[in-house]
Amino acid sequence: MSTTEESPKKSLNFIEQIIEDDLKNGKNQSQVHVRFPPEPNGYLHIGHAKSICLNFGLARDYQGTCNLRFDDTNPEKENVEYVESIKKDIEWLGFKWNDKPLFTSDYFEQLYQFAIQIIKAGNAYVCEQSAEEIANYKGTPTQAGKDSPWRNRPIAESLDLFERMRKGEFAEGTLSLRAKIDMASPNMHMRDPLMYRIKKDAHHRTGAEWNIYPMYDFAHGQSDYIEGITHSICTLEFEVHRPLYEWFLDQVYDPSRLRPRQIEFARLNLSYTVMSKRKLLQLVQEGLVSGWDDPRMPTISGLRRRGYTPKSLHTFADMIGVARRDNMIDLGKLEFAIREDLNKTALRRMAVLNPLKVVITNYPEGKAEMLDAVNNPEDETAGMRQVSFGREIYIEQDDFMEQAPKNYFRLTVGAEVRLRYAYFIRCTEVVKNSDGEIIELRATYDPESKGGKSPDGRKVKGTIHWVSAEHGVKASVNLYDRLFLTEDPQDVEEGVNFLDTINSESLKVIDAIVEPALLETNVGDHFQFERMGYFCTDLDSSSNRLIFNKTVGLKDTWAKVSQN
RNA sequence: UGACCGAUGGUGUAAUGGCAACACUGCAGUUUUUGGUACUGCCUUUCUAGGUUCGAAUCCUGGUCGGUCAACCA
Repeated sequence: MSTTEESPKKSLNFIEQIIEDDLKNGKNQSQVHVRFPPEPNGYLHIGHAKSICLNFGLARDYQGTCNLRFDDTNPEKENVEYVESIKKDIEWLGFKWNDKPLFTSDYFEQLYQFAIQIIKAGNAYVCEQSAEEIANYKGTPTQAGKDSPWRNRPIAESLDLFERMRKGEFAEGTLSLRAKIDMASPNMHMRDPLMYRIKKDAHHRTGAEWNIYPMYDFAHGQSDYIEGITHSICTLEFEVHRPLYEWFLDQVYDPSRLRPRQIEFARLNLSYTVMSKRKLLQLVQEGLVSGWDDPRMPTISGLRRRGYTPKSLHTFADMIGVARRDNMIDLGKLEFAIREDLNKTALRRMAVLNPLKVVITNYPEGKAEMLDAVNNPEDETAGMRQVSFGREIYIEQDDFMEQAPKNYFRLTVGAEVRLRYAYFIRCTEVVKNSDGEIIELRATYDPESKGGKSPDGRKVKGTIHWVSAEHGVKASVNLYDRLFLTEDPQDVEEGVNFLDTINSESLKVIDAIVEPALLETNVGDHFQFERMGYFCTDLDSSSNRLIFNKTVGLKDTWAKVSQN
């Protein structure tokens, strides 16, 4: 027998390598249990999509499970609208979380008991310093901090105060529970970090039940532990938190249980946009965009409304990979991913975005006919449709030039061009208004060229799209461009706000004329408007008023050539 | 000037001590009733200086550059 053919071993990213090592070594009973832990204080963006594809993908590939856990420890900023949008976006991406959605707030009592256990062990204390005092005592990255005067108070006293904090006996900002670690640690996060603070805001799930809320570092790791998470994957900025993650775990760890491990990867940066929730919130609140789902937003809901598909986002996530190096992904990669998907699936339609009327003078007045058109040349099963043709049609303004260079294949005076799926026409006359602007074209057609072929076999290089003036339907089309002018809006000079680099022309609303077949469309449908780009039916579209959003243009070689 | 992390074409990501490769972009061409798609070819790569080794992108040391960390946010 021949040797077994070597299966081309797929290269693993560094997280998959860690997992496969753990599996091989039988660590954590060879289980893979991950989680996606959003804070419900904003809408998910494409950076989250990367993380979602990573975590849920790992669970799928290693027969594990992935929890959805809302990290809801800050009632001031969190709400149910965000919870619902997050669930919707994850489902839309095609992933299923393990069991039901989980919440850190479900563990508040357990977390409180852990805290008591740590106080009793002498490793946490109630501190009476103000926020300002704590900051002053904390030192700087290059300077050690100083111990809080409350650091060595009796355990019983801390226990009593902590209980009374919970009961609501103290005002916000007066007391806090702190881990007793090392005020001189070179790692700022180890300088007696806060575990609990007093907060009287109503929580979106627990209401007024709690007057104290756990801080991220304490809550997150312990929640991982409670849920039996094995690999706790987060972004690079949490790297310096890892020693603290381990320290808290050590306080409560029972060796008979699974022990989670934090692994950090580089977050996604996309050119010409911003990815921080704070900045995205600002765009929404200041009305610079129409909302979280504005098609110019890098949010999952914005991309969905723009016309991106779940598949394209998966493709994109696969393309960009996972590593520990800071990155700036070219927006073009995202656009490639959606074109690749839509090229195979989107029905072709004809739409004229900037209409120019053409009268075909030798076509009988009052006559109309139906012509066959292919719905999708990439997919035979998509079938055919019929389009109405008549004596007066609209073509794209860019498809006519009075003084054309010789490599211009479109319509010009005296030259012949093919109307897609219709006839060859030859321009005979240009009609202008008193300002010298072209307002209409006259042309003749070749009746023998029906369908776009001529019996004499003569070659016509250019093919342009068109819509019958009599049958065409009006539609509103939103043309989108990048939201920011600079590649990295976060990286601006001092004194310049990221909002100063916003692209004032990121949205153009135009009136287009589209073929009647587009009347039968539902919200979210994807089309290729031939030669123009991919478009989708907007949320606000109706049969009375069609609205299409431009997802992305087709690759346009001519645009590049004609630049020079 | 502290600790930690990182550095491979224009952009990303592989190569796990043994021929630096894949995708995107760009350029050139073939096909084409979308100047689309598809296909072909090309351009372009290991931050730096030492060391270990028969052999280094990979291991070690120094340097350089970049990132993160001083919220009662996550």
